[in-house]
Amino acid sequence: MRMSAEERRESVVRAAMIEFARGGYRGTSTEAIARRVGVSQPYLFRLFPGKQAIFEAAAERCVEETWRVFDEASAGLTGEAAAEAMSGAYMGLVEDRDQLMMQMQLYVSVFAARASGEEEIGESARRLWEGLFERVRIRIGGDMRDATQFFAHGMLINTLVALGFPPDHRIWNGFDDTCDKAE
Amino acid sequence: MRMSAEERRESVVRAAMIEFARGGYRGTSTEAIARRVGVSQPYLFRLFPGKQAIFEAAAERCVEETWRVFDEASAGLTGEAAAEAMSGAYMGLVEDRDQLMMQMQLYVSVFAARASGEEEIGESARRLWEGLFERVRIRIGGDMRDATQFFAHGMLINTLVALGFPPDHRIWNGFDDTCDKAE
DNA sequence: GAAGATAGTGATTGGCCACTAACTTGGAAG
DNA sequence: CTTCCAAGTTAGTGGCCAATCACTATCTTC
Repeated sequence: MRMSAEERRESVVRAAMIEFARGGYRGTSTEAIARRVGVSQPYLFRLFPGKQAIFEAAAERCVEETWRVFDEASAGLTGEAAAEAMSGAYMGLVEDRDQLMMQMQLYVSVFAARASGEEEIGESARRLWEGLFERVRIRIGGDMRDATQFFAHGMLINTLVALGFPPDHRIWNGFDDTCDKAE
Repeated sequence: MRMSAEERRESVVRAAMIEFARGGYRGTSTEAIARRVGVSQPYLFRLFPGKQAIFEAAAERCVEETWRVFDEASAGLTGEAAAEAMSGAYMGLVEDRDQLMMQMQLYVSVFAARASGEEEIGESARRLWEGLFERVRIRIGGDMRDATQFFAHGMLINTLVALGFPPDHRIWNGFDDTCDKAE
């Protein structure tokens, strides 16, 4: 039950990823996060300075986690083979949709923050994203257009998952062999 | 000043698109929408049964509007030419980011609704999306993979706009000639 | 086993917000 | 000019939620 503050923070971040993924920043109460952690709501404010800080930690973790998935899937591979391995790994994430949705929540939250004047949070999010993009780009061979293509398909997958298209729906057919340029 | 209920509803929908785009569903108060319309907040509830209904109207309008942009841009064209025309038109939307962001807000809101048990809203959103997808697919020649590609790039554009990458950032370079398959 | 530190809780509060009810204003038709 | 309806407002309510404060429990160290 009782654990160190660092361990608690860790479980808060994990719980926050799930709750924020489903409810968004405004739609998630700190109460809900605390309940998932199994701890009282006020205690969250001992571990983090505020709700915003919890969200930021979850967002950063989400991007790290995504790279970890890509990295493991494509270990030792390069170019086309790496791209295919990572695509497959990303499709696997469709199962636990929370990871994908946390990404989208990050994007719209950044926009909301920017719309109300807070630009610093946008800068750090762009750094995170660009870092992921660059690592992927290098891994698949360095071509800018290939990397763009890769991320574009990822973003479409996020959207289809958000809308809840079932895996056997015809809308998913367009992904078949989409990485093959040779006919 | 004074106008018919129907005209008012119209201006509410337009104001709602902007406000929801920037704040999301939970992050937008009916107060903010009313202020933008130039009308008292309680009056919104005469024009619409509730906040949810306003959001749905704005979401539907957003998808219609997107097709209108595509349709006008590609009038009389087909295949590759139509795809290029529509891509260009979509890039034009990057300027008034509200349209793009309203789309993303729709996606995450649908997911949130589904996560809390309301599936009907997901069904109608999927119908809207699929309708748009199909119309675009037909217009660019009917190929499923081309349509997937087209929408994938659209979703990536949405993301980059949300994160606020400036138009001259190198991250946008990957879009150059991305529609050309012939080298 | 006392003392200090660290993990954690219960009660509360002030502010915001969706929504309601009751009332007022404008304008068109007879 | 008056009557009547649709357009619109002011005032209010109940619920939710982030954050605070004062407190308790448990571990560690000597």
